[in-house]
Amino acid sequence: MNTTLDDIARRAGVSRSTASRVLNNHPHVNPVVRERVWQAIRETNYQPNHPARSLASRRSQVIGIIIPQPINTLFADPYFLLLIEGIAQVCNERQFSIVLELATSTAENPYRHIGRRGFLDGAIVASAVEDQFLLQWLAQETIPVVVVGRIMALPAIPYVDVDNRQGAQKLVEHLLNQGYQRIATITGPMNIVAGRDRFAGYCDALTAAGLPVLPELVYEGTFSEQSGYQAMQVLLQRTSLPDAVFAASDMMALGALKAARAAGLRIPADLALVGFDDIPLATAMTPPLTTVRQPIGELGQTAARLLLDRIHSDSFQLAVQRVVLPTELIIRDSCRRGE
Amino acid sequence: MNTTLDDIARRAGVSRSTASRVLNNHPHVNPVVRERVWQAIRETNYQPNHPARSLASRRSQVIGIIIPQPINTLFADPYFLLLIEGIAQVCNERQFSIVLELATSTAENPYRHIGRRGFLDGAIVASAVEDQFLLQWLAQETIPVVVVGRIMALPAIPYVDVDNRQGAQKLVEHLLNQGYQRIATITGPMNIVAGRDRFAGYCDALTAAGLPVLPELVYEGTFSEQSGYQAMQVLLQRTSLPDAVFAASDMMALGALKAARAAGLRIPADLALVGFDDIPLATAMTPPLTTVRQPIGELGQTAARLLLDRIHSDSFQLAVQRVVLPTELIIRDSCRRGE
DNA sequence: GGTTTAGTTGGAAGCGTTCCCAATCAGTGG
DNA sequence: CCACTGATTGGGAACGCTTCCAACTAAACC
Repeated sequence: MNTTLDDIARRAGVSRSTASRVLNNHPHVNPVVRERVWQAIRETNYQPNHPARSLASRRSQVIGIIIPQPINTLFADPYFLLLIEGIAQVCNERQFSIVLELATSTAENPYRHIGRRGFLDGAIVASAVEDQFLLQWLAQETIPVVVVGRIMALPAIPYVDVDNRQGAQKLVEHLLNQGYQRIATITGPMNIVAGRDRFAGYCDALTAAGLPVLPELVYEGTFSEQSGYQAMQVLLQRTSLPDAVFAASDMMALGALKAARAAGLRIPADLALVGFDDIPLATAMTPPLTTVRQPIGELGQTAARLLLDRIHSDSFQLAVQRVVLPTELIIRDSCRRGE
Repeated sequence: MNTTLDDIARRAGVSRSTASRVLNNHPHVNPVVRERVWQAIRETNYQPNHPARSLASRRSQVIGIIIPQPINTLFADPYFLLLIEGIAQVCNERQFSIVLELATSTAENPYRHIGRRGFLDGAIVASAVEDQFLLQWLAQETIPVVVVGRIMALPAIPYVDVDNRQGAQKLVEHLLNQGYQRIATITGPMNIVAGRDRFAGYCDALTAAGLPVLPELVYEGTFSEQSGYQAMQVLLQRTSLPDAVFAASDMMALGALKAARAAGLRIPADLALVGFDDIPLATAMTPPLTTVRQPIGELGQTAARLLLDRIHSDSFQLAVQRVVLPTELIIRDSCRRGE
């Protein structure tokens, strides 16, 4: 019932081989014949059969995007969507399709679909969560992989990352320049590189200014709004109050803002507050949030390009590539002195 | 190099047919043999070849999610992500993979990948944008499709939708009960059913209260923050001011809020403002936004179930199913009288 | 005019599964 | 003891394409 390449060949009066050559834009086909085949294709509205194609050619023109954490926690923020869009732009240009591999909360082994041999030509791991399943899969996988964010345990894997450390450092330096002295931080999870790096940047800035990193001013969060709320509550109960708080994600900054408000503090009059990510919500908050912008779309595009090049060059001999993109400090009202 | 089913069969001392039967859980296999085959599979860490499988069986265990609008406009809100998560939950349970079909701004024909024959067992259209390409594709496609939101032009396609009309009606009724008289609305795009339905609900509520629908209180937006800003500017320049504004999306409500602020109005003291969607940002706004919550995750789950059932029953004879999920009115401070 | 060369074509062997069909085997009832 | 049933197994033909290889053609060279 479905037209096959044989039908096309018959209709155009050529062999299947020639029809295939036309379809795949191979050279060495008589222009007249080529046009005849194209006409047959148009007339029949022929579409090549994908499984047959990938079975025969051993490539699928499909890449996977692996999002290795249950969405609920981080999903409220548009990070992944923007990342995916960046990837999709490049994939659309190069005729690749995208398979989404979400670790939903209900899945016992989230990377099941990826196991399908011959299904994917490559994969992008969308965030550097270092869980067991994932590491194991990455270590034994045979298709090219690019990670967004670094995975320390696997130095041999190419990655694209944002300069979290420098971004955080610039941000805290800005606070110091504004005259803040006791700067607290609500960190991201320490099992994620981004969490560690942003904390490192915080330390860098303090150290460079000759200030100590005080444990009582540090609290580990999970990047979620809720954990920001909680963290702020804890920080406010400690012996002496901070005059500024650096939350390692905008969502945590939002939670922190609510907690501070609930405790009767005014931002920024009583307490400065800054975040990281520059999600759209950052402009919507009152006061608008000072934060660090990541080039998320660009991150996705770069990851996709790296991956597709790797697939195309179809060799693992390529040097492991690493790209670190710069961040941008976005100054708004939430750390304005004396307002 | 890669283990094949033949290797498994040889290793277990059976024929390929039997190995295949074990793999696919067919009945009529001796339990002893079955265990022997499983053992071979475990030992070799065998994974079936996906293209070969779908070529032979004529099904792929893959569905597509089509997002038919460039992301930039709406992407700042987590709607799609939550929808996708709902779909993914059901797909994970039933061992289906998800292919994402994003209409990026750079793609001339966004539905190219979908054309691959045999690649998808079915598709979910994630929003009822009625553009030409999509309608054409839907009309001629041979795989089962479910639409999230209705497409009026194609009554034969099953859909899952949210009761936008009733939701908007309840919301506007609430405003009326609060004593607001001149209620303006910033509508969604009128080429989207959700836009039309929310406007219809607005009209329903006014009409039921014996009030006219005044053209000077209606302005068409695009669901985006920017268009909300613009719309509010226009509304505020008209002869007599509204005492309440119903924006058909939370993002537009945010834009409207900023415009109203810029014009020196206080919300809700001078002007009540309500939205639609209940995105996380709604709670983060000052004041928190009264809005209508859609069960987005449930929407996705239902769409996926409908689709997979349709695929499984592998017939188009099934009655076209339609599901309309209720919304929930979320009352917050942005329409509190006299504050 | 014969030989080389490059461009063009067809034939056929896979690619790794599924699944129909026939064959075998054990158990049952007459 | 034999035909009969049903559970179990193997053989082999698809599934629709890519791609290697060999063959053929026509132009170009000596």
